Amino acid sequence: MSSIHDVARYSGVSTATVSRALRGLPNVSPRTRQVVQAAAAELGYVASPSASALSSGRHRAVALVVPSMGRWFYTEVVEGADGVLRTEGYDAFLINLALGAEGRGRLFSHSLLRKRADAVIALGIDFTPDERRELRSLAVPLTVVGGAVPGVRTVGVDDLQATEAAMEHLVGLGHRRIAHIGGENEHGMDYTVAQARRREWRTVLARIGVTPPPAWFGSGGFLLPQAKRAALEVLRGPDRPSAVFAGSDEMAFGVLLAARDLGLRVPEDLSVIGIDDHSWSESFGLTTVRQDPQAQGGAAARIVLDELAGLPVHGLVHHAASELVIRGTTAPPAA
Amino acid sequence: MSSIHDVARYSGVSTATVSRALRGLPNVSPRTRQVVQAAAAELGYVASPSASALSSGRHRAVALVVPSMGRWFYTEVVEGADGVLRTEGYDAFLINLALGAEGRGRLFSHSLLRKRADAVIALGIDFTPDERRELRSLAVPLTVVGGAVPGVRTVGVDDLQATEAAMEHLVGLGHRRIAHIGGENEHGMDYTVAQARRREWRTVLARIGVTPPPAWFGSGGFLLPQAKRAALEVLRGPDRPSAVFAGSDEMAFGVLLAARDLGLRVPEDLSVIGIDDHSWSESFGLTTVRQDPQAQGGAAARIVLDELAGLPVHGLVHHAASELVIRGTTAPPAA
DNA sequence: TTGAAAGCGCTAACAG
DNA sequence: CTGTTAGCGCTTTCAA
Repeated sequence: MSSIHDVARYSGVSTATVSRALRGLPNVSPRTRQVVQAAAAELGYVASPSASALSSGRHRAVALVVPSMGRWFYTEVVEGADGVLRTEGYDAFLINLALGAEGRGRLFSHSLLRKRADAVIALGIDFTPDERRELRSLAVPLTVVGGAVPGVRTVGVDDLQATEAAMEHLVGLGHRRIAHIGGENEHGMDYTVAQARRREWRTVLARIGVTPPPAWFGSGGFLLPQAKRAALEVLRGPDRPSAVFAGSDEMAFGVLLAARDLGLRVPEDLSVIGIDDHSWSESFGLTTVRQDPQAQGGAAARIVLDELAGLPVHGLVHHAASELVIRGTTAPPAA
Repeated sequence: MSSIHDVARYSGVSTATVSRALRGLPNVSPRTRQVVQAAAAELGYVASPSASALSSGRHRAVALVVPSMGRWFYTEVVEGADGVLRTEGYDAFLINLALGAEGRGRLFSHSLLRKRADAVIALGIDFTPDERRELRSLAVPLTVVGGAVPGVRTVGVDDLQATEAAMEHLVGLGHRRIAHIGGENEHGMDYTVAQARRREWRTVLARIGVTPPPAWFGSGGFLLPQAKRAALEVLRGPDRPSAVFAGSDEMAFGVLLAARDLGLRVPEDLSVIGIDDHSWSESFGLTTVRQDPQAQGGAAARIVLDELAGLPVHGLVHHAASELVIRGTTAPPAA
């Protein structure tokens, strides 16, 4: 494992020049740069990140903070962020909050965030005021994906708009009895997303003069099994809705399975719509509002990278696109 | 951001003593240790990983190499590995091969593996001989999860046994016309897993005197959409099987959706079994062979940690448990 | 355009 | 049990 000294010796220049040449800094003659690059390649030299970090204060690494790995949205965002980071020569650290190991409280004092990462990308997390203050004190660029957090840079779909698109589709088909399976008070989850979708569901319903009874809301916790259970209850209730708006595709799958178990035909007896356009949604034939979490992760990465480069970053809230995708789980209500 | 010097000054000892005290090394008086710990806590001191790495050669970080983030198995393994790593004070680096950014070829010369990680945990990857050689040359502990790779330490279920459990269940119910939806030649996938399951499917069938026609095999690539497509073909074929053995639960879901689309009742018209016990399988009512990838990830982490600690690690192949879970998608064939 | 030299913050002998 | 002394491998002024 050769060091910068080997390269310097091999190419007959100083270590300082090697450093400059390899990092593409100016004030290096083309000829010298070439010689140095050749030497580095020859010796298989790769700069030690630890040494660079120690002397420069830059780690070329960003921390990805995720509430858990089990949800499609998160893994997609991670993949998207990781992609552009790697392209820019940055490494991605994983910080998974799902594990009890490191309590959420101590997260922000963790060495990683303090001394191993130049920036942080946090997914769908609703920080407490304390945590936010701590983050700011780190003076580290931070961007949150999926879920607006006041005062923090954010990338994500406009939840109101996405929900409205879904609801309007249902309403446009003639539905009025629309239930909602949503997330709620998940620990580590950004429940503002769930809240926004739920609120907008009510709003659209109110617009057509409908006040949903409590039985039309089920807490699915953004997980399929839980959503299925909730849907089972909603659909077995006395006042069965003609359609269900699920807060995510994963929860919509749960609704679909619940309907199947109850012998309800979709979309004849029940319409179902979700939000996401999960990679399995097409196979399920699910009507949904598409978003692109991978692009969102990439956008977040680009933002923190820009900040690190000292480039000006425009707004605080970056809205990602969303788009209605009509498939087979929605239709006009039966008579 | 205080340094070791601040702590030393604050507690009236040398930096060497601070280092020893905080790392729990012997030869520090209890009293001194306490003073130092108090000082560190007071100052919010956390050792700089870069500096420690530079002087000790240890990074306290391990690289997690995954073919992609979109598959349940991988994310579970990552979560399991990350959990024990974090508990032991190690950080996890993510190296996602799904992204074109860094071609697979150059992966192993990447700085991460060379100069940022003390060990590598690779998921379901079938290394080429070249890659294996390179890895060994790094002199870094390596463990592969899910898919035996000759000459490399491995954690995973016994694919033959798991497949046999699934097939014997079907055969025990009276099925003889059993199709298989499996993975095949996925780039970056460990196709030895797919091959083992496919081979064993044939073996069990041969045992009961059945030679499956080519139309009874469909390539599902370990992905739901692809598996559904393959299943559609298999089930529409002239010689429709009475049961399908899917190489993973995700593929089994695809088979279930295909059956739904074709109007086939499960399990009356078609039995379906998978391997995994995916977190959604219970909701689908899927009969399957359970494995615990999170535990496997944890086991792999513990192994590399032991190796790093210089502890002896027993065998090369560590078989994880698997267990038949009977639910609602399997039944005796109709007449 | 290039080099010399002084660290970055920690660990690891080696003394004491 | 504790302190001193060298570095680890880079980056970065400051000179030349």
